[in-house]
This record gives sequence, structure tokens and C-alpha cells, in this order.
Amino acid sequence: MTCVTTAAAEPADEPAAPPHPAGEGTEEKPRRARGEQTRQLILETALRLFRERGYTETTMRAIAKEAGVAVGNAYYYFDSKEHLIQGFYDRNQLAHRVAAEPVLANEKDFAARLRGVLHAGIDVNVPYHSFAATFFKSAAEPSSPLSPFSRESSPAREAAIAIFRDVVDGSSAKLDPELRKELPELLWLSWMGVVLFWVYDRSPDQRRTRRLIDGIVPLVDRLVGLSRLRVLRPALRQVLALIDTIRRD
Amino acid sequence: MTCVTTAAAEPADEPAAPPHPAGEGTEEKPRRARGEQTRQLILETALRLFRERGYTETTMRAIAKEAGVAVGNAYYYFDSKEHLIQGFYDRNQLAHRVAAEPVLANEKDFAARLRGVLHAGIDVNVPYHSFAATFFKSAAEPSSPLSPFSRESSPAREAAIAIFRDVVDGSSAKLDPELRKELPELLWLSWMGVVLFWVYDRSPDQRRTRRLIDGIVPLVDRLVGLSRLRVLRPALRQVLALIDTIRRD
DNA sequence: GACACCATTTGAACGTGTTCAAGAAGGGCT
DNA sequence: AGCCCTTCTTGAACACGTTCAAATGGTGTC
Repeated sequence: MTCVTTAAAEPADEPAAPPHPAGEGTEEKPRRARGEQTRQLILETALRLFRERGYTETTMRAIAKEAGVAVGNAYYYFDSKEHLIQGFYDRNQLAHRVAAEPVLANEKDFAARLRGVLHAGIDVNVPYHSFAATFFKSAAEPSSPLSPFSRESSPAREAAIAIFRDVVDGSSAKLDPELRKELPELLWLSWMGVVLFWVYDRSPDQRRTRRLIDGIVPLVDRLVGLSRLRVLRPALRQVLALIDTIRRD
Repeated sequence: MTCVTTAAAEPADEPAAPPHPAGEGTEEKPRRARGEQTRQLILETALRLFRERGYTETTMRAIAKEAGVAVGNAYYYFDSKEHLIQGFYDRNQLAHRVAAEPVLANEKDFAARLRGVLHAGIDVNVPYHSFAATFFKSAAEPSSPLSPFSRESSPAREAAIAIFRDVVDGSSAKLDPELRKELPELLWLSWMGVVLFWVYDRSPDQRRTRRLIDGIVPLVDRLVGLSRLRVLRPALRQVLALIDTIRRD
């Protein structure tokens, strides 16, 4: 209950930068530090065990024991076992951004940018493919805070969409201004589709997903290019109108 | 608690035909009957409780008690609580077929057929929207037998695709023969997308889903119509090639 | 009738995620 | 110092899904 606020308040920066700027003294504990430290300890331990044993096989008792705390303590910081995944979620979001940076900085071609970003997204997730399925199961429940469409995931979702906005804005492609406005979100949605495919992908090294990306990017590129074609104008308007209709409830 | 009757007797539309290995020397009557009856009783009771209280809120103990059997007995017939959903799955599949029948029989226009089938699919699911979300959660796990892509769901999946094959075959639309071959499966995939949208749809009476259908059907119709256009031929080939590539692992 | 066999049924027991009432650990105040 | 208040920590207890060795019961065989 109480930890909901703390958890949801600053989820973005916990993976990389610890909130310890300078005063590294042991006595410098302004009330917050002790709790935050425990929180991090539990999260780190949990993610490590998830990686080592898988999600379902890792029990809350094991996490607590390994972290050297009581099981109830974990529930003081995290509402449920599933909420521990949120940490994984945020961390990978950030890793995706970092991995996509080179392509976004150097490449101008739309297709190349999109392709790079999609592959980068898969790259950072590869180590977790085995238990991503279970994790995905949790995310699939609409009422779950882990759902990519949920309010709680809103920051992470916005951050993800921002990457695709970058893909569009930094590209040399010329396209319909109205489409340009909607494209980032549409690309993000496609990305969710790719992730869905990836989760289900049982081929070695998930190479089918790689091929899906390589195949679908030129298609999207072509479609986007064709968007200025006269014959397709009405269809484009139709799509945009539909999106608008659905969005306004 | 000998409630043998009402629950089991009412719905005679059980899709599972009794196994008739005709040609075996054994007597066909008594041995199997008792077990099958219990199995049905448990399934009926479970589905009723799911409808009344929701999936998560219905405990296996409650199902067993209500059915007048021991918990272990339910596990003799069903591997897990999730496996009980498979019954729900099959039943709705059949209901979809039935509900779509009138449209498929009377309508010739492709768009109208597709629209009718999609709305019919939502219609039969409406009563279960509240717990469909939880049920969907189970189906989302790739390893789960409930996954629409799993081997266990193969029959139900084929049956569903068959509906869309009917949509295509019975329509007056003229389209590329290669596309025609793939279209049923593509439409089924779109249907899965619509269901996904529906599960997440929180608008009253899920009216956003209805609008999504009404909006997307003309689009698909248009796209299918355009498929014979010269400019789009290469793109179409590209799509079909991609599907082929992915399919062959 | 007696026995064996196998499908069926039982309910206690196990391990799990989660809750909760109680306490410990400090820091700020008088 | 003494007290209060918030933050943090504890571990037993609960309800659930699931398992399993044992009991039951009907059917075929001798």
C-alpha cells in the first residue's frame, strides 16, 4: 500500500544511477537511505534469482532468504511477486534506449533506423527469453499494473514511444504530416507485436523473429513511402480517422 | 448434495463426442459412462461458478464441494484449473460458428461477411468479458496448452480458421489467388487481434471494439480490393514471401 | 464364491504467494 | 533523559493449487 507510491514515483532511474550523489559516509542516512537500500537489495536479489532459476521456480521465501530479510519485508516494498518484474521492465526499457543510440545517431534512412531499433530491442531481451514468457503472462492481464497499456506502465510506455518518435523525426523520409504525428505510436504498437511474436518464438536464437523484422521493415518503409500516393490517400485518411475514433472512447 | 441433474443435464451441446472406437471387442456401455458423467459434472459446475464468481475467485475446493466430489477427483479428470478453461474455449468456438451461420448463408459481399463474423464472435463472448481477461492471462503463456498457437489448441484453431475460409470462399470478391490461399489465416490472426483489443476494452459494452470492427472491415476490404492493383503487386508478393519465410522455421 | 485388476475416488499434506498483528529502530521533540 | 511518531522488520498464519498414497468399487477370471 504505502510502497505503491514510492514504487511508482521514481521507477525510471533505479537501474543505472543509485541515488547516492556524493556523501558516501555510513552515517549519512537521511531516513530514506535505509529503506531504499533494502528495496534495491531485494530487487537485485530477485532479478538475479529469476535469471538463474526462472521466474516460477524462484519463491518469495528464497528471495527473502537470499537477501537476508524476512519474507514480509519484500512485501513491504513490493505489492506482489509480479511487481518485482516492473524493475526488470524499466531496466530493459533503458537498455533498449542505450542499445538503439548508435543507430539513431548515425543513420538517416528510415528503414535502417527502424530496423536497428527493432533488432536492438530484441538484443537486450535475448538473455531473458526463457522466462520472458512467464513474465509476459503476467503482463497480459489487462487489470495488471504490468500491462503495457496500464496506467502504471505509462511512463515506461511513453519512453518507449519516444524512441520511435526519434526514429521518425531523425529520418530523411518524407511523409504525410498527419501520419507523421501518429506514426511513433503505430510503430510502438508494431513493436509490441514483434515482442509478442518473439515471446512465442521457439526457433533457435529466435531467428524467426529476426527474419520477421527484416521482412517487415521494408514493408513498412514501402507503405510509409506509398502514403503520399494519390490512390492511397483515402485509405490513409480512413486509418487515421479510425484511430481517432477509437481513441476518444 | 446429489445435484446430479440440473447442472449436467441442461446443456446438451457438449462438443466432445464420446469416443467410439468401434471394432473393439469390449462392451461399450458401463465402464466409461460413470467416469464421463463425473467429468461432465465437474466441468459444468466449474464453468457455472466461473460465470457466477469469476475465475480467480472460484477455488478448486469450491468446485469440488459444489459438484459433490473430492478435490482430488477434479484433478483426476483435469490436469489443472486452467485445463477447465479448455471446455469454455471449445464451447465458445462452436457458438461462434453457429452465430456466424446466418451471415455466411445469406450474405455474398466480402466486407459484409467479414463484419458479420467478427461481430458474431464478439457477441458470443460478451457474457464472459469480465473473466475473459483472467482466462486470457492463462492463454497468453506460450507453453500453456491453452495458448491459441499451441498444439493442443490446434483443432479449435483449425475450426476457427475454417470460418474465415468460409468468409473468403463464399464471397463474391475477386482477388489474387495466392492471397486467397493465405487470407483465411491472416483474417484469423486479425481476429485474434480484435479479441486482444476486446479483452482490454473497458468502454461500456465494449463499444470501442465494435467501432474497431466497423472501421477495420472496410479497410481490409479496400486493401484486398487493391491487391490486384499493379503498383501494389510487389508489396503483396513481399508480404506473401515473408509469411512463407517465417512459416518454414 | 474368491480373487485380481483397474478405473475411480478420497482427503490429508505439501509448497506456494500473500496478509497481518506485533514489535524493533531510530530521529525529533520537550 | 524520556516520550512519541514514523519507518521499517519480523515470522507465524491463511487460502490456494496441486500431489499422492491409500481406499473403494465394479468387472472379468478362475
